[in-house]
Amino acid sequence: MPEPKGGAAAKLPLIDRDAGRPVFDQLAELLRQQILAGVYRPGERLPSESMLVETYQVSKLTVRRAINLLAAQNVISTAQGRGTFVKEVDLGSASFDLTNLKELLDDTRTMVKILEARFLPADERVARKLQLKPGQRCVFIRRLLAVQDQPVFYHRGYLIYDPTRPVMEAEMQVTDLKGILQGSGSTLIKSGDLLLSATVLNVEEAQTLQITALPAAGMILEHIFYDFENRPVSWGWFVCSSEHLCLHTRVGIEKVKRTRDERTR
Amino acid sequence: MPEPKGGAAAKLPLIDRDAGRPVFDQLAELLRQQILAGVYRPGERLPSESMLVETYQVSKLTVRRAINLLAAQNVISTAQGRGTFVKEVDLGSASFDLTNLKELLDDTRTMVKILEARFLPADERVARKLQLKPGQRCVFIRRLLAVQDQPVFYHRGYLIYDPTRPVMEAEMQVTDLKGILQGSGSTLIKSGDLLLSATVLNVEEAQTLQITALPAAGMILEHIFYDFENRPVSWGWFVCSSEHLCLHTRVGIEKVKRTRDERTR
DNA sequence: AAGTGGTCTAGACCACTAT
DNA sequence: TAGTGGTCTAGACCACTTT
Repeated sequence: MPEPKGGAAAKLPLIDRDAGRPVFDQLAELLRQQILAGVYRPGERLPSESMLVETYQVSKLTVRRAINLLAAQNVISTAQGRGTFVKEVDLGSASFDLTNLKELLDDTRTMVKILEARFLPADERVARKLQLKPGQRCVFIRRLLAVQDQPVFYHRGYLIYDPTRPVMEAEMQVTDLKGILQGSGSTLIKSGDLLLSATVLNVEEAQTLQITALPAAGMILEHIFYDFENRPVSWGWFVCSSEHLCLHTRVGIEKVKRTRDERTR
Repeated sequence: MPEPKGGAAAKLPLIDRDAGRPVFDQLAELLRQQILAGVYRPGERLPSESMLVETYQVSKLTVRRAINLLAAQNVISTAQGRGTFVKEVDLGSASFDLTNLKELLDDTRTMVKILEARFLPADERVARKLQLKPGQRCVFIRRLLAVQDQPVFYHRGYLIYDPTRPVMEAEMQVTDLKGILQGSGSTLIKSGDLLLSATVLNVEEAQTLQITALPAAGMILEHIFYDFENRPVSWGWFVCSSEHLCLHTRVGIEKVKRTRDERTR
């Protein structure tokens, strides 16, 4: 019985078991299309899992994977005992990522120029951030990221410098901006705290970024990385003009969505 | 044979089948703890799925759910035919959400004050954004979000006003800021585009937000919402001082993580 | 060829919600 | 009580990578 059993019209697009694509993925896409087309409206209930099992002739687990996929993408939500519902669009569920920044660093034309690198006794602020004693030696680095000689990001950072700690190797990697951003960070880093905020560029920043129209707004991305003993390894921040870092995202139902959640089951 | 079969020491914490918590969730947590403790280091391979099945005496699917859970949280990554690996911390995978903003609106002390609301012929810019003809009538609203009389967010927005379109009901909801942010947005909205950027507050913004130290930096959250015909319904933006919106996030391995991916299978 | 992750099934059982 | 989502199993098969 190759035909779907579901009542009403049977003109629904169906699952192609021979397509390279997993069945749960196809099913999720079919459901998304229907939501997108307004077949199921925000707030409305989707067919129950057992209905979908019958309609598309797949196992319950496969249906659940499809549903969980859409739930993870914030398209639907489930409620035990009640059903599965199409979510209403909400601004609060939005999340922004740093793809802009990543693309910039993936760009082969992007150059990292070291403006300054030297040892420095930690001042009160640095000592606090890196959990050092004031006056203790650390490394200070200033760098500029430029695309075709156009400065885009100005980065300043402090690294711990402690011969008794096994971060010597890590330092070189932490020092490598591309490494940090592209995922080949140090294996000695356990986690990192990031802070994104707005600022008015100061004179040094504006000059370094070659911005003349003042006052100018900028974005700051501050970061602290920690090792496996939860000790800070580095503290630093990126600054750029507001034109160069503008986070974009979309809420609600999208056509295609290829996130890491795709593989989610 | 209630004991784990795995070789070496058997002092591992085990799965409690009678705990209220799902087994896959417990297993994910056990693995995360071990990664956190440095048992498996970034870049290293985790035990294979079949090993985990033996060690913890659970089914393969349960192991996979645990692994997929951690993969969705960017803690590990899988490679078919090769194995499962602990991810290195990378800044590029960070994503920021608007929890600050949500909390602000959830706060019962937060008041929304309408400063102005009137019909307006669309100027060139508004017409473009809302896909109207220049001069066409739309609604303009200025609002202020304040916590205990302290202004925090200044919002300006334009709404389409077309009696032939069924957004009359929606307008009232779109008008309701809390609705938009908390998820009870209009059922007529299909999606929304969001843009987050930095700016230097202009005089009007600074005055409205009662900021006297100038120039002051601010964050702008711009939004356009679309209906199911992909037509823009509203366009607007939130402005706040940089102190009131500072996005924070964490990369790498965390202690606990309760995201929507929790229910992911 | 052996080991790895990836997909799918059929069926069991549970917890919750409506009625 | 009936229907819903949520968890788990045991086993089959596949695709990919390594040796």
